[in-house]
Amino acid sequence: MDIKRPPRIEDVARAAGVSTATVSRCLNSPATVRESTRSIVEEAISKLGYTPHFGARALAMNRTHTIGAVIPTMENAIFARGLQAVQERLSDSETTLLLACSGYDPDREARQIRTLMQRGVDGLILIGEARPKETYAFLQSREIPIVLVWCDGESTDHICIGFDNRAAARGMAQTVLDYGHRQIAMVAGIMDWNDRAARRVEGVRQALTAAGLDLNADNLIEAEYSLEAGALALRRLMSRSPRPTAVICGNDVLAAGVLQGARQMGLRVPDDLSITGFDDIELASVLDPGLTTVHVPHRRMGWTAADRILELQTDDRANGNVSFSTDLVVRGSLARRP
Amino acid sequence: MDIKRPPRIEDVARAAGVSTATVSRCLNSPATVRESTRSIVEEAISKLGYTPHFGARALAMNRTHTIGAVIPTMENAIFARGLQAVQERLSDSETTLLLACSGYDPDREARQIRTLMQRGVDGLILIGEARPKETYAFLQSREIPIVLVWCDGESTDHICIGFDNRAAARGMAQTVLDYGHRQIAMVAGIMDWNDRAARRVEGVRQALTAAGLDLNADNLIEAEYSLEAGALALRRLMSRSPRPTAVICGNDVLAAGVLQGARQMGLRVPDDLSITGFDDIELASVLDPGLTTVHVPHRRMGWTAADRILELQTDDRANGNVSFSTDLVVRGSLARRP
DNA sequence: TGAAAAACTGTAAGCGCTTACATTCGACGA
DNA sequence: TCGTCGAATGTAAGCGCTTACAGTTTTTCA
Repeated sequence: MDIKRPPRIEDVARAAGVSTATVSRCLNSPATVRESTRSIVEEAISKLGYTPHFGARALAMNRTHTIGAVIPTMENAIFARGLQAVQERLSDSETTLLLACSGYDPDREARQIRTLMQRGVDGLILIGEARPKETYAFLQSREIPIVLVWCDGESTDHICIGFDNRAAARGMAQTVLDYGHRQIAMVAGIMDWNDRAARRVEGVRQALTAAGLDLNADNLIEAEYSLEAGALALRRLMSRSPRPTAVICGNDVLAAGVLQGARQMGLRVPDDLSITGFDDIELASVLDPGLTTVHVPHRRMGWTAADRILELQTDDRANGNVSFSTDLVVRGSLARRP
Repeated sequence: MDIKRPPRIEDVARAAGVSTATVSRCLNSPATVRESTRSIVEEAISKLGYTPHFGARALAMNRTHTIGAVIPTMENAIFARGLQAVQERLSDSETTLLLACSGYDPDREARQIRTLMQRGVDGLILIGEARPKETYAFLQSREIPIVLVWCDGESTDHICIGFDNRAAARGMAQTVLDYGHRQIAMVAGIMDWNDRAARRVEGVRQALTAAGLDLNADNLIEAEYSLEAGALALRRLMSRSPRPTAVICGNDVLAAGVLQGARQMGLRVPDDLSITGFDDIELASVLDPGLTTVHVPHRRMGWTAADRILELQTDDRANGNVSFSTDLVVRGSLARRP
């Protein structure tokens, strides 16, 4: 009874008594077909439940209506909100997001990019600007639009939609200084191939240096972005002397880990120890005390990146970078030096 | 200089001095081509940086090496870990995950399913079993493998990889009762088209009923899965009398919201109020007090679902359901009745 | 009213790859 | 040396869609 094979454009054409070209036109440039014809075709389409074959379309048009994104990870919520925003924008334009994760590994990122390219994505959204030059060379060799997010284009000519990580971190460090802290430590993300992490460290260092303080192996620990790593880092910092009175963290996940570690060590936050984060993910507001952190405009970054990549689809004049401003969100985890 | 057009199979064939068929065979069934020929072809492939055109391949093979998944949301971490697990498994088999979000809306889910189908996914992973019968009819009409996760197949013939939400919730409620609570309220997720939320409520109700208690409009509030909604729900519950001494939540996000709300209201947890969650996302362990919750085997569900859908690719004997067991994780948010 | 212009619609040639079928090659036994 | 047979390879027909170009209808305007 049921014809298992899905209907093809030819079936629609037959049912509507027109040619396949006309059906195709109804789908792709409805304006060019007469109203009366179009409605007949549309009826046939919906009666048959026709839906164009993606591969065939991609083959004929050399366009997939898919854009790809490679993010470091989905495990923590850092990129989730931004991606959701990207998706919202894309789906308004009948475009799908193909997502891949690199696990913060540049080789893995390169492979994922290759996979996405192979699938013929029409554009690519990548996080940050630090990656091996081979990867950049590969990107150059295919001519598809690329947008980098979470960065401001300091070290690349690609279009960037993000913010100034260094300045934001500097601002945070300055605030910590303003609260009277002098024994300040930092738990940073792994800086290798992670420009965001590196710039945040630089920003903190600038502020400390300007205040006559140092940021070096004694008070800086790199840790992967996880709760455990954060907790562990704090334990190591606290075993040194002088003990820090404030810990600036490379992101909120680390800060949450440090907070957890502080609790385990019986330290009161912020009385004994102030903690700050970065990114302002939801987690930051639900912790007790709330995390003082840098608010990043996730959604606006996502929207803008999506818009930009769609624009570049048709209009390849390089539209400029966007650098959003960030806000400091002061919550309970930061207090004056004890 | 650079030939911009990516190399096609014909270029490889020419470079290797063989026919396109042979190149294709090297890629798809290397065993059927002589070792010496194959190595020549492979060399040509890597020299040219050839990579097969996805659309063309999909068209010719009617297979995309893509599996789709529709999840409710990426915003909270509930599905992230499971998805990551799915991806890990799939990428071992050169298969890509195409992800879409429904926002807990059955219509939107139907649309997303349609989009994924249209893109020719070779299989589909969906969350839960409650969806309009039109959606199920559509799924049936295309013959691609489907796997439902987070449920146990109570109300569907599709393959399910999950756990018994009702039993788990009942166990949690029983534990709360065992802690001596009698004034128990529940903040559930929206049950409409969400079998997980509904079953969890049923489970709690069963336990309460067995203990001679009721779960009804007085002590049950449905709320969307967000911190704010959780906090708000608590405020409403606390304005009633008798006030609950324990609040069982439909998931960890709601529980976190309730916890936040409790703090805002100056309630001490667990001294004045016990709170429990469900899912055991990372958030649960980082809160203070830690959230007593039901641990769900995210990763194992993900792996198993991916394996199953890959199996179904080649072997359509319906391999049975899998129902994992869940564990109760008791943390500080649950205490004896005050 | 008729010719030219404009607006539609149809024809058919690909898009790059897979694969059934045909052909060629090479080893082996007679 | 020749014929046979299996293995390796080539030929060419699609897969379902888009779109340049040609052909047809409708509209416009003198």
